[in-house]
Amino acid sequence: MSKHQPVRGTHDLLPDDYRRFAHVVDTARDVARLYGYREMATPIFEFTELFARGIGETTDVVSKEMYTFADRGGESLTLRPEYTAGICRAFVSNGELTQQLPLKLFAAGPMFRYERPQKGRQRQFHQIDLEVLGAPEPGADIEVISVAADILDRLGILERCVLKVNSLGDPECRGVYRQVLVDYYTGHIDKLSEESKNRLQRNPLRILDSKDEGDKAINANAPSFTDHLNQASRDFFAAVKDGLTASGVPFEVDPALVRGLDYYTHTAFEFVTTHLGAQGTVLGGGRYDGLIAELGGPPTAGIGWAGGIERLMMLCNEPAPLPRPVAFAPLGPAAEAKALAIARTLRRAGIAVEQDYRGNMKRRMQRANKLGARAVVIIGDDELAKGMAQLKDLDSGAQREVALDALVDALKG
RNA sequence: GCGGCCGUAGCUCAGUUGGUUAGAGCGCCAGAUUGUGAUUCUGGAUGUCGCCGGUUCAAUUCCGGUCGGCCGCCCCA
Repeated sequence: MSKHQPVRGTHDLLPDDYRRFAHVVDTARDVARLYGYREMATPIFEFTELFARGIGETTDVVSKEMYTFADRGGESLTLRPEYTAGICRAFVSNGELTQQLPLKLFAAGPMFRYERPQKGRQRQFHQIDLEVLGAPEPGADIEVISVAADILDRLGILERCVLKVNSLGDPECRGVYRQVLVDYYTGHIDKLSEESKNRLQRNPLRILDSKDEGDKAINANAPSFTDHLNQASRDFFAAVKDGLTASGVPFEVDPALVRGLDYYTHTAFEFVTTHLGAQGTVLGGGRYDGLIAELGGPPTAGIGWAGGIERLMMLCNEPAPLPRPVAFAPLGPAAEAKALAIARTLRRAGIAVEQDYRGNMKRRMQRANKLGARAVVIIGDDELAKGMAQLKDLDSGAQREVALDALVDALKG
């Protein structure tokens, strides 16, 4: 048993699971297309350097969660832990893309993070991803969030989610605020939780979100980012909020919303749910105006998000059932041969046909029933001689004789 | 990375206060007259009781380790 176990934190997607998986991706792709986003893909692994520089050396993702290995040539490579860095790298690598601004992209695929698995948290997981490059305007933020809301709506889970938004300001006021926070918490360092003492070095904004009761008390009087946003950041955030309201996308401002990737600026947002335990974030993202320049590309604004497909699947309603097939029950070699030809004709007419490979009448009927077939086409020597088939409706049990060349019409209606 | 819970047939689970052949429901397989499913009836098979080791006359049951899942923290999708 144990040697047949999949690697920790990985899962097989069996056909029934995969249908729901594909439903999420298909729905997202359809909605993205409605907004003019084009799908693309980047490699699953990149040079380690890309993620280290892009996401930030001190982030948890980079410092302890990456699948990094040396290839046979000695290059340090990393299985992508998120999509944005790879897409930005592709933007820098492919000059033609810089002439298509604003560039609107959709992508989906597997991501890898070495974490302790839980429900909704795997080591290989999958994301849908949306990015707009080259649009510094708040309109892009509004649009990107609106696409997300529409996808969640189409999946039937929007009402089980809350959209939280926040502004992380621009680098200028964020640096100022960060220092103000560090000063404040340093003054209370003896009462801070161990966890938060660590955060003070790496990401002090994160302390605002602490679940520790002692930290919460200190947070009550902590200086707020809202008071430290500069005018440009304030205006930008206001425009985003107004746009969301105008679009009819409900949201809550959450001043404690901080994202764990260093590249975010201005808008940060998450769709969260209370239905998935500790893994409440279903889709999240933000603006990253400095990332592409940081990677050595032309200074280009960016905004986007990623959604966890497995998490979305868990919230989703069952996708629409597949169209029910027609099954064949040919009896004898002559009928089997004839059935092959008829089945192809039916399929060319768009009718799904299931063909079993063996068995008598009883077995064929049982298989048909198990496959969820709506009807069975029965052809034996008698029928063959007359150029007819017995057509049995499996729901009503009714059976009638139909000419072989009339089957398409009989099954289409 | 930290703390905790759990691991018995394909699935959901019961059970053994350590002791001959480990159970149920669902599902699966086979029959109920030769070319008719689903429904009903009858019968059948489920299994290294996660894996390795220890204690014991004896372990699926106790202990340790390990692998995996789950819950909370952390982090995030």
